[in-house]
Amino acid sequence: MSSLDSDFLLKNLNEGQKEAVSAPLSNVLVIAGAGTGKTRVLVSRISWLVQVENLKPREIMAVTFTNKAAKEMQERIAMLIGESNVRMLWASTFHSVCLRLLRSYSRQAGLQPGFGVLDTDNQTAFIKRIMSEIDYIGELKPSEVASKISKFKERRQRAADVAFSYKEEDPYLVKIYDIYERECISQNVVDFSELLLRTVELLENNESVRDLQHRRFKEILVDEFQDTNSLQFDFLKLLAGPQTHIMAVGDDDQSIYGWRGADYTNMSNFKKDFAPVKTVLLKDNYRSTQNILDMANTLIAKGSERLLPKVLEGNNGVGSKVNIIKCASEYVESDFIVNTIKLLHAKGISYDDFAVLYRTNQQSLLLEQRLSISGIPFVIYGGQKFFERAEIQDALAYMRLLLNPLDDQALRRIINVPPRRIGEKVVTQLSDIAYERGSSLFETIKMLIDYAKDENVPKELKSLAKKLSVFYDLMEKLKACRESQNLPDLVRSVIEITGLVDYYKQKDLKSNKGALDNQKHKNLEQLVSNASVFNNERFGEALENAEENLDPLLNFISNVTLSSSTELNAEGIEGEGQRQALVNLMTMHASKGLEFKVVFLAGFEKNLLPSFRSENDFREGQRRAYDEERRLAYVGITRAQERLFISYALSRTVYGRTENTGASSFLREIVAQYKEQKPDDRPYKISLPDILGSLLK
DNA sequence: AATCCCTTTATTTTT
DNA sequence: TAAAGGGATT
Repeated sequence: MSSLDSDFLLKNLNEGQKEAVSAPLSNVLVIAGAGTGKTRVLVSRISWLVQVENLKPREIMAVTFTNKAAKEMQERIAMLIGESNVRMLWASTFHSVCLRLLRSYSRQAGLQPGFGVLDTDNQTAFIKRIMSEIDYIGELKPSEVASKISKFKERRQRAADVAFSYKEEDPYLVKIYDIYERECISQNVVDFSELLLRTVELLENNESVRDLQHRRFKEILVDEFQDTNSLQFDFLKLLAGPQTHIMAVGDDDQSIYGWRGADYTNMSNFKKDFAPVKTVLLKDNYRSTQNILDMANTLIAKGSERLLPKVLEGNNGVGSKVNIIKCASEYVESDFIVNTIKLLHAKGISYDDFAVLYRTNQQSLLLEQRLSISGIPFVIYGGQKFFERAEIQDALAYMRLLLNPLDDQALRRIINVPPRRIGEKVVTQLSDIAYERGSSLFETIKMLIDYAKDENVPKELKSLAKKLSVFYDLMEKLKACRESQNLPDLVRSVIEITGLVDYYKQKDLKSNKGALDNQKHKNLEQLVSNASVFNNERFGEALENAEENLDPLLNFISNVTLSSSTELNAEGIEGEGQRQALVNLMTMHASKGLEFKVVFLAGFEKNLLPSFRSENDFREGQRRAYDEERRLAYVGITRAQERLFISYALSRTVYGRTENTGASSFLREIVAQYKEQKPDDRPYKISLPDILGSLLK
């Protein structure tokens, strides 16, 4: 049986892929170039571990960076080892893994059960409040403070550590961090970085928890390893026991999130810290034509600091030449793109097969307009996320408060939404009392109401308590619902009993004057459907005393907070009907991991790609930012399967100012590289947009 | 509580 | 340019 399985699993894999999939149990680093079948290797490897190496699915952990990737992996593995097996396997993001560990060992980790998770918006709002409370007058914006705090946490520095070591001009930063840290603990909430840091500390300080994981997880697979930060790297080091092996899969050439803390040198660190490591290189590309790959290879070859220079080799023939289009302005460029889509669509290419990729979101505006005028259906990825909408956040805040009465942040958000005459003054009074007593806002409300029952209480307090009791009674009602209702009903109760739906219906009526699109109250309804679709099927065998199994609401909220991303965005709104074919618009960042038959790279020009900000970045003597822009361009190019159009404009209006631009230095480099060759031997053709018709023949 | 008007500011954003 | 946030006004 075993040999049959192994034949089956290795069938249709190339040598490198086979080597990775069937590698003996050990630490393995797979350097997988763009389009070389990375996911396929991961999925086959997991099946191999189960079917050939006879590991139990519960002994395997597969870590990805996005929920989408985790979901895709689960689905593909299910096809190989069956649905019931996949359920025992942990395949999820770093953050979800940490959340599950923390939920199971919340006490040991210094948290109370039911602790909440702050997403970036909530975190920023939190910090903003702290900054205004201490009358901060410095130059930092709340979001900047938030990212600095994240940076500290990534370096495993607590506020107390920073206080000693950190000597920046802004002495308030440490103070804000300190207050933030303490308030997070008293409100029983953690932010995204905290999920990681606390788990690392838990594993480090708690031998029995650590040993338990060491014995459990035999094989850990990590996707997109070039995107790990140092905290995630530490986490892996702690999670892996003496008997555990790690397979890290990544591509240093596609590292484009350095600015967010990702450190692709973790790939070489991995070789050192997890030695001995078997290294496998995948460079057979199954996605693009050779012309496209030649362009990509030429571009990336000039990058400095590559860990392992590699040349992608194609399997799809030479293909059409890459078209480089020189446009007079961004208007000409967008017309060119629209016209070309029209033309190719008329030749039978589905709208789905087109992608327009750009460096900045701003660039999508003009494209949107032109596509709309031409009646070409399109979808923009990465707009406002479903779960980030204000009305959704309001509904979620009610649920967060229900789960965690200590969450002052949630309470502040919704105590007067919809308006119930609890204005700023009342909240200030309330929070002053809460502060004196050192208790949470919600506790304080309860206390005040009880206290005000006494006849001899001053009038002022009585009226305060009366106002607050409206809110308190509401929460009590919701509490009762939580006990008697299932999840979707509860969510419905939350949006209806609180008056949120009616409130937003009114708003919609006012602002849209009867128009049907973008109705906020509909989004709230959507949240109810989301809750019913969320059928409590968590993948991966649960840990003992895992609350997530007992409390669907907690489960739902956690899940939602850790997946406030695009896939739910698109799925959430469309609903049932069959999906219309749409042209895809997105940033090059958002395109990583995707592929399209026809790709347009718009604005491949000076100041835009590489971004003007990266030009002067010489930190640590390296051109870090500049190199990353090069990799970003490489990611863009390698998205294309059959046809690639790279366009640039000679002038572009940015921030209301029309600037002369021109071809990107990356484009000049590539062209210079092929100068000596005959035009026919070059992988590209340079042309103007107006002679397009002849190009496409 | 909603509206208006002014100022500010402007890459990328997996969780 | 244009969008978003803050502050003052109704």
